Amino acid sequence: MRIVTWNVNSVRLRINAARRLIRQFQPDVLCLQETKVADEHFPTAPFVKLGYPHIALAGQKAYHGVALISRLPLGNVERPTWCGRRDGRHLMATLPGGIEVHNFYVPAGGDLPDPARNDKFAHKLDFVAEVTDWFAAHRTPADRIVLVGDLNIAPLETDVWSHKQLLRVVSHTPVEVAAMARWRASLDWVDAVRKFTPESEKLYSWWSYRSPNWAKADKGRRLDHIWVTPALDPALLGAEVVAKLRGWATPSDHVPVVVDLGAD
DNA sequence: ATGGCAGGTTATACCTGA
Repeated sequence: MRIVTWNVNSVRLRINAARRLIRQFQPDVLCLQETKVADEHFPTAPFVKLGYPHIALAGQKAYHGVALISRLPLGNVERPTWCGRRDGRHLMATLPGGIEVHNFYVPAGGDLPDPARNDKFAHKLDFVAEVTDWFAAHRTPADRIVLVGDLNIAPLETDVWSHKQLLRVVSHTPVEVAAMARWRASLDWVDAVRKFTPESEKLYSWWSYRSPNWAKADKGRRLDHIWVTPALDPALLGAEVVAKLRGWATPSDHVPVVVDLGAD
């Protein structure tokens, strides 16, 4: 079972890259974020043609939006709302065999890392806190769950190009990292990617469009994550960030993250 | 410390991204 997560930054603009990604990586489930399209305009046909007839959407016009695109039937599809907003940030579904998949697009949080003066940052912290409490209340570490998405937080010092220079930059501030640690602790989630890439190694999944030479400058951040519950830890076969997609023509600023789960 | 780019919108300026 292979699950791929990707902040596509407009699914319509990236449809050819999505086709290429699918052909190369053959995911069973593709989880997209920032689709930026209302559900009635989502380009489902290319995915159906490639063998992915099971599609769940939580989109809206222009902003945010997540999608589950699957070879396998999706059961119990839900589109939860957080912070009272139906803004296309979360889809959940159950795969055949019982694994539950969650696809998240966490609010970016704006510029100023002060919830008292920046509503977007307050929203980000509230969103993570609500989701954390939900998992703690409604699921257990014995449940078989995969959580993926653009979580918009780089937790480790090696998840950013410069820990010191990003301490006050939204995505790597101590308050966000602490919020993410609480989320991780809610079900004792395993960071699947860091299971296979040591924490001592720099690892990024996002490079700003504003850096003209992203590969050489390499000022990235690891904002895209795949977590599994302890029940699925023994099934983890591998996980990796596919950095090469940042070098494709008209790329997203995020690259996909892949996880492989064995029979369980 | 700043600015740099990309995508979308009843656009040609402004919001969002992070």
